[in-house]
Amino acid sequence: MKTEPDVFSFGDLQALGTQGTFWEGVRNYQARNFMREMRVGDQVLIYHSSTKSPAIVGLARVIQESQTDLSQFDVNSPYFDAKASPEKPRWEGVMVQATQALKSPVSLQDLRAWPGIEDFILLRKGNRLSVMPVTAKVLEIVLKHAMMAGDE
DNA sequence: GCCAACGTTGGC
DNA sequence: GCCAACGTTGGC
Repeated sequence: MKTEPDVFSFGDLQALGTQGTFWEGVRNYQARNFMREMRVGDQVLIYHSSTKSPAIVGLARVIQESQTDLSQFDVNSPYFDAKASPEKPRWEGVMVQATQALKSPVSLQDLRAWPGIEDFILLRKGNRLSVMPVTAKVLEIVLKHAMMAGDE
């Protein structure tokens, strides 16, 4: 899951502790559909985008499955969607909780340099998905390079 | 700040 | 249903 650290960082998520947070504001159907497939307990990689060194910075966990994103109905929210209504909601989100920060963030540059993860959606040119699936293989490589493969 | 790539919108 | 125009994302 991507987030802009200026808006909401992994540190912000950590600060919320075990209560976690509702992952609001996803406004892309493909990303929404990926969230629908998430299950409680699923591991999540948190990626900082639109920053000086884009990188996977921490791990999180799904604590509640997909439900309606109420911010779509809130005219005061930056995520307000005039075409959505409580009768016909468009957007959803999951609840996530931080588990731990990576000892060393895995930068986009690092990711591009490693063999075996060329098919990672994150690395695709022009990729704009804010939520995407990660294969077990990619997860393993990322954790290994973050030097915490034994922590889970 | 630039710009390539993408998703969405809306006219036809 | 097509597709040009537009707005947004996000790396650089």
